[in-house]
Amino acid sequence: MKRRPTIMDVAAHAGVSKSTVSLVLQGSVQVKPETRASVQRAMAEIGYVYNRAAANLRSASVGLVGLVINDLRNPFFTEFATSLQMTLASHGYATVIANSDEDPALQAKLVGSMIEHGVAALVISPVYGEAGDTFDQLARTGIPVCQVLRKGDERTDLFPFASFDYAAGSADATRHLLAQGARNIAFVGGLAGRAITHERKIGWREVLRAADMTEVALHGKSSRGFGLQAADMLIADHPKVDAAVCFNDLVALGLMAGFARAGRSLGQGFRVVGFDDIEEAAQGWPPLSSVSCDIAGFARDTADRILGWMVQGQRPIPEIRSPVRLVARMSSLGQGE
Amino acid sequence: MKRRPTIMDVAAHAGVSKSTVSLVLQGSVQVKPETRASVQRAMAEIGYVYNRAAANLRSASVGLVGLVINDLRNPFFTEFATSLQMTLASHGYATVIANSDEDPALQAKLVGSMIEHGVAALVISPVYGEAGDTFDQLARTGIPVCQVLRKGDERTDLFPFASFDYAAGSADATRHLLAQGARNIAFVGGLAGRAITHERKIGWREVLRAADMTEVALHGKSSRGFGLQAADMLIADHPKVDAAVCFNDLVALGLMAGFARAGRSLGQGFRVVGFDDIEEAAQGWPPLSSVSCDIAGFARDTADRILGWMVQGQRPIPEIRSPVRLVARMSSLGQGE
DNA sequence: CGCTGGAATTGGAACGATCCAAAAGCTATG
DNA sequence: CATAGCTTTTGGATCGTTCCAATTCCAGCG
Repeated sequence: MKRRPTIMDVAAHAGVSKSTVSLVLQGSVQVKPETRASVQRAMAEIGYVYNRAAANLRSASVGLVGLVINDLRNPFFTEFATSLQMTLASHGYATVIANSDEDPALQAKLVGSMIEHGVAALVISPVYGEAGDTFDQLARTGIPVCQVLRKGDERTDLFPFASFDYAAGSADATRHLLAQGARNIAFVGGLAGRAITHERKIGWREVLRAADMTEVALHGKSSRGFGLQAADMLIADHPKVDAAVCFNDLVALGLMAGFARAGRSLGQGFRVVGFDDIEEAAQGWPPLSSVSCDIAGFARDTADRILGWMVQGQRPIPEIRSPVRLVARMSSLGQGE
Repeated sequence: MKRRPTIMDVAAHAGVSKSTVSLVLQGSVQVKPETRASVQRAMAEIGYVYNRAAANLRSASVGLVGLVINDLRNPFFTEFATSLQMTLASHGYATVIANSDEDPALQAKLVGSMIEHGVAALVISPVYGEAGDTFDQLARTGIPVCQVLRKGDERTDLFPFASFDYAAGSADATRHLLAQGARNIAFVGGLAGRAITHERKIGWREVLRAADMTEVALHGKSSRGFGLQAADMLIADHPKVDAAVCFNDLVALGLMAGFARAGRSLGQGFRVVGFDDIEEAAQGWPPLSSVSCDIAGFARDTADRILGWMVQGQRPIPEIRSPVRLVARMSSLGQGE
């Protein structure tokens, strides 16, 4: 296996010095056009490829951005990761994506590995619980770090946080269900005690309290599987519940599947609103109402914030909330009338 | 912003030479334990972080593996990417993931960027159509490249190809539907003329021909949306069709949603089998029969193959097919009897 | 023809690690 | 106590770029 050609080989082939080749690579205006052409011909002839690692040895930073996600199988995060990666790519940055799988130890290892690889910045959706000294380590390196969607460290001045305005979203969803005639609205999904669960629940609770209604909340994993179980629990233990605001679409879809399984499908007056508006929400049947989060736009904004920080040194504001929008579909509207 | 400490700073702090520090970093057995300890203390004190880029300047290769996927939003690919990334991470490699979004030009750019970043190997699920000189460029660099799930270049001796035994899977699915009493089995989904569509269809066709049955095939995008449309088309134009083998689960789910929308839900004798066995297949309602592809296992195998090639220089065999397994669920079994 | 000044090119010193041969420190031995 | 034979440690060269100061080139001018 032959060694890959270097700038020196190109220089020899073109009969110039390595410095001239370097200038050509950087598109400097002060090389004579003929020289540039001959260098470029030489590069093509010997199949030269730029060695970014060597180049960046001087300037640190390797044009890499790290992305650590707690659950990459969740379509919500996938969509985010994809959009972020594509936006960064269009600015010439490659993205190192890693899945921490909700494991703090693994997260620490991944972050360490990324720092070693010299990522220029890091975007992280942290795991819950004790992150150990992961964030301290990040603080020491001084590279730009943005927290998204979850807050793993309270020092948002160091690690600016961006997420959605979940409370407003769940309030909207609850008001919408009320307006549709629901009288007993449960909250389903989300692990108890977690920040996001709290946020997505608080809007629902406020509206219910204002309307002086009883609160039924079922907490659990944010998965389709829990939604299925929750349906049975509601049917058995809370027969008066006639609507649900779900922690996310997966739970909502599971809940609907559960009602279908129990033979209580459409047209029986049960209304569901999900959260996240994943693609499937619109395309399943019945279409699921959902609080839409424009993840792609959020990802683009995140990319811009991190780029601004990396390139121009503008530190983003510590905490930002993107607006959400309720999309009403059949699962919450007057059904099969 | 202060400079990040180097091996020299550690050496000065610990009162040894840079070479000793380097030995400690590599866990050499031939440094005295006390020396090792004092070096490690020094590293901790001044907050040293290893600079992999510099280290690998000599040995090329940066402990990065590139992964280029044509559609990262598709859960099938997400699952693959996630498992691959995690397996590689456990071997100390970071994964650069990029989404080509079915765009050959973008794919070429991404591959170029990865080569520049010095990836040690590349795993690619290529876009369809003209890849331009992307593969030639890869061949020149000589880095290990595996094609997975799709074949973008015929030179499998250079770019070994791994996928699933789709033909066997669709034959199994079709036989299963026959055994369940179906008499008119359509094939739904998959863009016409594509290799994968062909593979997933060929088993179905063979079984039908052996049973001397008419072939109805509807081709289109492999999405939920097309499944919805296909349901209407079947109901309108092919009322005798009583079962379908679908190109993938998304189409199958769309198809089921479409039948539900048209009021022909369960218990009306229509049977569906999907392909891929994504998580949702088991957890939706009704549970979807599907040809299961053990993506996680496939991803681990791929990781092992690429690691073997990178580390020990063992080039994998040119073409390999992983077995698939039919998982029969309610969507194809005797329903609501 | 010698000089000047801007444009184009070049050589050498970084960058932060690894690797290697050589040096220095240690016994243990004659 | 010199020396052989270990174990540890060390200095320099090296990887492929960029950056900077210095040099060369060349046209124009007195």
